[in-house]
Amino acid sequence: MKPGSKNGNISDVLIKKNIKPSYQRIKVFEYLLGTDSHPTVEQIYSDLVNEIPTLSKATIYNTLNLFEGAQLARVITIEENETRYDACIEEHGHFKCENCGKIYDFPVNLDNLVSGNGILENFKVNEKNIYFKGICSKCLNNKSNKQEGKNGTGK
Amino acid sequence: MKPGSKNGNISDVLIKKNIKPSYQRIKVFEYLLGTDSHPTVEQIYSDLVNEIPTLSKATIYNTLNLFEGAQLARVITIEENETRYDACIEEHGHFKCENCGKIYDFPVNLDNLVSGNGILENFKVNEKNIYFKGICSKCLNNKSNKQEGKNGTGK
DNA sequence: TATATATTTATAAAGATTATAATTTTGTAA
DNA sequence: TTACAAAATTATAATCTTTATAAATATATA
Repeated sequence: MKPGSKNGNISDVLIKKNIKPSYQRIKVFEYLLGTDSHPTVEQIYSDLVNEIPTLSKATIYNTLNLFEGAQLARVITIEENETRYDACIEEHGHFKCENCGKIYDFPVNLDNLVSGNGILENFKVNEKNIYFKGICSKCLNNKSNKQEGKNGTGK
Repeated sequence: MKPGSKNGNISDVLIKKNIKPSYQRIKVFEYLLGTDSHPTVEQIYSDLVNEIPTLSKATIYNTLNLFEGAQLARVITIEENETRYDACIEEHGHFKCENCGKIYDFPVNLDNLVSGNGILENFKVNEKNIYFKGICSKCLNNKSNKQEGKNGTGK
């Protein structure tokens, strides 16, 4: 995959959504597509500012809100005060490890939850979110060690 | 149910969790138990400050964090910047209407999601959350009317 | 009644997001 | 190419939510 064509593809996606493919927007979208870490605004900014020294955090906010409105990205709300973004729109759940802070994706099908569920049957469901918390297998295995990696609560 | 015994019961629940049943704590817990509106900190505060004129918002935060730690209440994270609280611990989903902002509970059983789900099988799941967004039946019926009630986005 | 401890309160501080206005970039037409 | 208009980006200020701190109040115990 050549860099040129890659950018071309990203541009096309943005254009299809009526979003002008500016340099910053392409970089942000590229960043989201290239990670599965569900980054926060802070993480996106601090990584990209190396490449784009003039980058402003307001641009990250503007861009992400734009992408969200165009359904190119979605917000992952797991902890308060920790808005994360995910480029993937397809339905999946998130698991956050309370020890190491990592967020894992897991496959999920929620269709059967809606049909046959009394109250929801007359509702129009636009968005389904599911997230679990607990301890991931990696941290479970290391539980003899006091604290492996930094925890993710930020508190 | 007499008021005296009601407060007595609430006190007992707090005491069982090693939480001293102060006047403010009883009032907050009573408030949570008496509503299904999944209130924000702001809503809890502004309602209770009528009864308790000296009440401080910091007390609400302290108390809710205390309850959360004792598993007497849980945080509902649906929108960013809108932490809501629910006194009910038992497993259920939340549906937020994007038109009127109301949050509905719906029954859900997520056990079958965990077992048989590859990645999760080796994880320790402590907490399961599920929330949907869309339009509730009430707003769907009123959709001819421009905007019934205030919307809940706060933006 | 003293004294120690815990709770509440008021205020300041920190952090995240949005709003505003100036600057820069981009696109278009002469 | 140049001039102009529109859009995007940037820097900064403002707002909002939550937490931290210290003083004041209330509670419990000896």
